Formats: sequence, structure tokens, C-alpha cells
Amino acid sequence: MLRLSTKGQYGVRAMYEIARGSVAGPVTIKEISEKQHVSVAYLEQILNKLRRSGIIRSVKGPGGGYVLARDPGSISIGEILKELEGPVAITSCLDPKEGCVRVDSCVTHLLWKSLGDNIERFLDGMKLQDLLQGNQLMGLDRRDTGKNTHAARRGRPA
Amino acid sequence: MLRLSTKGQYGVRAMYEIARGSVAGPVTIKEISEKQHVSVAYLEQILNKLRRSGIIRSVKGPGGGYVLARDPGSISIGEILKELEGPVAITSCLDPKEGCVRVDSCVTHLLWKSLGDNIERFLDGMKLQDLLQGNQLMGLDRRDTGKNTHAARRGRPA
DNA sequence: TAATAGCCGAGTATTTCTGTCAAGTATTTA
DNA sequence: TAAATACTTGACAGAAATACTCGGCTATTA
Repeated sequence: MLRLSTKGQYGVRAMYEIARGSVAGPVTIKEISEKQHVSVAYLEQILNKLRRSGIIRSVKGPGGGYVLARDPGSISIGEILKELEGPVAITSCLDPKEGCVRVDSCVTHLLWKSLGDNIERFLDGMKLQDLLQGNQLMGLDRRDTGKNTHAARRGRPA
Repeated sequence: MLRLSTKGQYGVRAMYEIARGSVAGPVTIKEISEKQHVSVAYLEQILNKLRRSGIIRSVKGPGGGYVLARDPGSISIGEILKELEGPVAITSCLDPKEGCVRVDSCVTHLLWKSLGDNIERFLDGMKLQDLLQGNQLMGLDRRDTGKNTHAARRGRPA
């Protein structure tokens, strides 16, 4: 239920590699491919989208590759996923491209809308920076919109 | 991104009709079909699963149909969806049927796990009873696990 | 200019989704 | 017992989405 496509998953992992490596210069597709076990051809497709959206920049020629276009603290997981998979739309009803014919009569409309909003808040609140620092636990017990990190210290990766 | 299948959607809507109508006796597939604009044949498939899981009971013969097997306050949306679509599994990694080969090395594992848990909490907390009462707003601004309804008063259906 | 690295659009195999269909079985009413 | 009503089951098929691959091109650097 509610599975993310591989494009979205690979995209996030690729962004992670770029964020991690680009302090030492551009990261090539080949490197990402090897570290994350995704084919070069498929990654091209994914990174192309991300580049066109302005999240990353590309550098051509020898020594080239990809670098972040912005601070990792300002790039959210939600942004990456939306670029690759479109907006969160639990039902076709809630897809801005399709629209709901009978919003008012639909008893479940509000339910799916709430769920979608919930998910979106989660994804937009989670930044690439958090992934880099292993702070993903933030979302496990979030109570407000902010980024309090005082909670959830268990399960830290060794 | 993250779309629910029609099976899940129709299933919830069907459950709503059964819950609403079964105070006056069993609800037939035909009635549900007409009210929710879903074919009889497809509903048969869906209701079958739900019956086998014990959420609803069927009554055969003339005057028969479907009734809730339990109190609508004890039936969660999550339960309905899981029965029809399997567990929440953002990635194949997190699907109990497949499993993750390299949990530890996967930087995003925890991220998807958190998101999945978040969604699951939402769906399990939302009961059929809430749908009946139009209490779906509960999830719009939930801050704790309970069911406080003092918040989120805007956007009430006219 | 030759090697490197990204850029781009088309094409395809596979899987999942969304449903239909036909032939049953069980229960009640007359 | 027969007819009517309603649920049960498994197979199947068209459509759509997914998950890629492929071939050739362009820009940059040494």
C-alpha cells in the first residue's frame, strides 16, 4: 500500500551521494551508480529532472559531474520527490491535474486530504541535511512543525 | 506520488455505506453499487476480502446483504486498507514479504520507515465511526495520539 | 583533437491495476 | 420442492504505469 516508485527512491539516494561528495568537487553519475547500485542510464534520466528543476547543477567535461545548487539544509525530501513523481495525491480526486467532480458528496474526500497533508508536512520538513547527519529520527515522534531535535536519540547508526 | 488503489478507496466507501445502512438491516451490493458508482462485480471482489478478514458479515437469501461484524468505533480505516492492499510499505525494502538485504547500509531506510509509521498511525487512528460523524478533521492537526477534537474547526462542510 | 562527462528522446519489457465474466453455492419464501 | 435472491470463486483481459535500456548528441578540458 502506498508505495513510492524506484525513481523517487533512487533520486533521494542520488541526492545524498551528491550532497556528501560535492564538498570535494562534482560527483559523477558513474560514482553514484556504483555506490547506490543503480544503472547509469537510469540515473541520467533522474538527475536530468532534478537539474532542470534547479536543485542540482551539472558541470560538463572531464572532472565534471553534479553539485548541489543550494544548501542541503534548504532542500527537502518532499521537494526531490515532487520533482520526480509529481505532487502527493492519495486519490486521483486530489490530483491538481485531474480534479474532483463531486467534492461535497464525497465522504472520504476530507480523509484523503488530511492524510495527504500529513504526508506532505512530513516530507517537506525532512531536509537533505538531516539525512546527511543521520537525523532521520526527527520524524518518528514529531509534535510540532519545528525542528526540535532533543527527542529520539535511540537507534543511532553505528 | 503515493497513490492509493481504487480497491482501497472503494473499500472504504463501501464500508461507509454498510455502516450507515446496516442499522436498518443488511445492505446489498446493489445498493452500494448505486450509491457509490462502482460495479457490482468489482464490489463483490472487494467485499469478499473484507468478509474473510472478519470486518463484515454476510447474510444470504432474500433480504440479505452485508452488515458490520463489529462496532464502527473499533474498525479503523487502516484495517480496511491493509486488508485490501497489504501493509503500508513505502519501499519494497519495508515490505515484510520481501525484506531488506542491507538495512544498515541503507541511509534512507529509517526515513521511509518513519514515514510509513507516521501514515500507519494516522490510518489506524481514524475509525469508521469518525467517517460516519464527519469527524475526519481530527487528522488535520493532530498533535498527540489521542482523539482530542477541540482543534481544527475550519473548513467544516456546509 | 581526443577523451571525458553530461544531455536527450525514443523505445520496450514487465508488472500492476482495474475491472469483467461465467459458473457456481447457500438461504429464504411460496 | 422450486424459484428468487444474493453471495462466492477463480480465471482472464485490456489499459496504464513502471522500470528500465539504447543510441546518438553536445559541451568542456587537457
